[in-house]
Amino acid sequence: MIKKISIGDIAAALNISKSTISFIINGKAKEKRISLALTEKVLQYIDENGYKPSRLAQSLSTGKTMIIGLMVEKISDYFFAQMAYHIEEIAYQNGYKIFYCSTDNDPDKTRELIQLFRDRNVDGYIITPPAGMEKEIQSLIDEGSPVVLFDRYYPDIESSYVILDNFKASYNASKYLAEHAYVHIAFITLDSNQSQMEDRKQGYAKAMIEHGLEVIVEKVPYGNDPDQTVKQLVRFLRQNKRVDAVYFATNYLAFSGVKAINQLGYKIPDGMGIIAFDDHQVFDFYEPTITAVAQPISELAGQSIRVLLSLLNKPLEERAVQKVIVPAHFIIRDSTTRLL
Amino acid sequence: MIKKISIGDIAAALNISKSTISFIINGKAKEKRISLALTEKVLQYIDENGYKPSRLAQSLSTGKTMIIGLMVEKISDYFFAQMAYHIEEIAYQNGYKIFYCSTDNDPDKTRELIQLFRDRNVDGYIITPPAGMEKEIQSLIDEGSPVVLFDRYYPDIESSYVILDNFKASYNASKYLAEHAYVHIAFITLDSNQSQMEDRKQGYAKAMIEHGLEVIVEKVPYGNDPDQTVKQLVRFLRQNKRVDAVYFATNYLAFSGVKAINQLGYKIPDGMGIIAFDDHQVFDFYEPTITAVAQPISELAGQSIRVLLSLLNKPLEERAVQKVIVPAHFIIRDSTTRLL
DNA sequence: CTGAAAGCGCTTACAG
DNA sequence: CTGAAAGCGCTTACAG
Repeated sequence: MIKKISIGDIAAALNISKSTISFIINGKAKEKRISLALTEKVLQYIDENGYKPSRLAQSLSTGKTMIIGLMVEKISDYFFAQMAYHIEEIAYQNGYKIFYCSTDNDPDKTRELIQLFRDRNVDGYIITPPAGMEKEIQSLIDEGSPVVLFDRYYPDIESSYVILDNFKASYNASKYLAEHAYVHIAFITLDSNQSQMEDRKQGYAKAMIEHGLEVIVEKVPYGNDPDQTVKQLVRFLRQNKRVDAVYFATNYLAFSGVKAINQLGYKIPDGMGIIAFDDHQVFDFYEPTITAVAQPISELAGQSIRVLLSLLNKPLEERAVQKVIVPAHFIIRDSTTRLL
Repeated sequence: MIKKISIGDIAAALNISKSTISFIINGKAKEKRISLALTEKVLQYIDENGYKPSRLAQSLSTGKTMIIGLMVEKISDYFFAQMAYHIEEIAYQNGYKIFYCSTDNDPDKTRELIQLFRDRNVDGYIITPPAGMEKEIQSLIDEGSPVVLFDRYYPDIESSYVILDNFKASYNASKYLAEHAYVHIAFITLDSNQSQMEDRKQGYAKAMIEHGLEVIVEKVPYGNDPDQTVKQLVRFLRQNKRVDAVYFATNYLAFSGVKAINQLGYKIPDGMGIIAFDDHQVFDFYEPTITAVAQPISELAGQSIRVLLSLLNKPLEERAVQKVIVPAHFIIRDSTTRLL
């Protein structure tokens, strides 16, 4: 067990004060007009003895931890994992470390996690909030913590956020189906009133109405077992035989949906057109490949962390709310080309 | 900005000493023989004023952060994400918080991350180490930090670890192919000498030799672009037309492999048998479903954190190295039933 | 140019 | 039964 060396040890060894060392470590040697000779000497000592200042003590003293709390819905989702990856990279470049966790869209768990981050004194938050966390988010903001909402937001709260243009992306995807010979287009979504899901539905509905097509929406319970979802969708498609295209609001709904379609023996894309929201590597792997709405992850991530950093760098009174809406990419593959 | 209340504020308000409050908070009221009346009064005050002790100050004082550093290869992989989930749960129950990060199997990144965790004073480590990190792991152990290696280990280091019985699992899977009418069985693996990959190869080789079959191994560079992998495997299968079954050492190799097989027009399972190591939801989604070796994630996770907790709870001199080897599950699906 | 001292918010051995 | 005091390892206003 190697005893870690502290600033006091250096002070004793070099026979100078802790203040001087602290200034040198923090690059304030010039500002404090410390002689070059002393500066060099201290730096060399530090280097030779492998001194690392204690973060803990620094944080206690400065009130800053240089830690950002990142709360996503599910860190194992490709989308969120990539987000975390990109956010982390930029955070590091700015001297911040990221702590991440998954809310699983569970309000209780989220509350606990927020408390946990608070306890750990994170300097700022990037959060994909479950529905109904308005109060907690508001109180975070009220405490003076910089907060950036991500992927979804609360219309009733004045907070910064970075989201995808879900409405437009969804509208475009739905329109594409309508313009490619599909005439009974169903929208399969989650039973959730989160903003991003609502926007996707509205986009779909608008496209249907514009093309004089029927609006057919089927809702699957959130957190459903995939097998249950397959069953529900088989039932749905059996009861709605006229449906000739299905647009899924999430990628995992599409997984279950494709299974259901296969069970019923419909052929993609001819018997049934398919689009999924939120691209996934498997869509390119499956046969036929599946058309999808892709989220520009690195841009979403970059915007989120940059907004947070700008809040972090400003005193409370200068912080302005920033709202960023990023457009999606539409990737056309084989699941939407109907042979006429 | 709400000013947080400190133990000193309570002491002043209640006109008692900080020590007394500290003892009460830490459940040592009885032990320190503090009157029930005072205890109640303090607890009530804390409750009413929402006091939370500063973790930072506690850590600085005790030298413990109650944080476990979890370093996995890639947190977005289903396997590692699930691991993290289970580990976190048990850690929480024991008062520990988890910080996780991904090594991406990159030695330089791993070195940085270890340094980061050290800087943040984590109390213990669970690590899936990239190849060649022996020195860093050893120095962690030498410093007196509890360390549990996971998923793979270093034969030359005396450290605790929890791993899958890769050899046996791989042997069984290979044997299954050999016993189900496949006669030219190729093993597709990564160009990596990590222990788990090595064990999988040895298990395969043993089964082949026992059945008098040819050992055919193809290595794909680690971190290869999937499209590149597909090309390599198409080339490999073209040059090895006799191959009638392929056993993939990881699930993502199987993704590329199936694409290659499809491109060549072979039919699974009749023209080509398939097994993948490390189960994936997609294997059950694909048609035909794909036989796989599944890792019992919750058991692996449970063992890892339990071993770490037992180290954490013991003084340095009482810590014994613990080595745990967990058996795999073999899931037979449709990709391995050859019609004769 | 450099240092002594107070303070961040806890814990804990010691004293009574 | 309870408190005064030192200490964890830093930072920073103040003094000279």
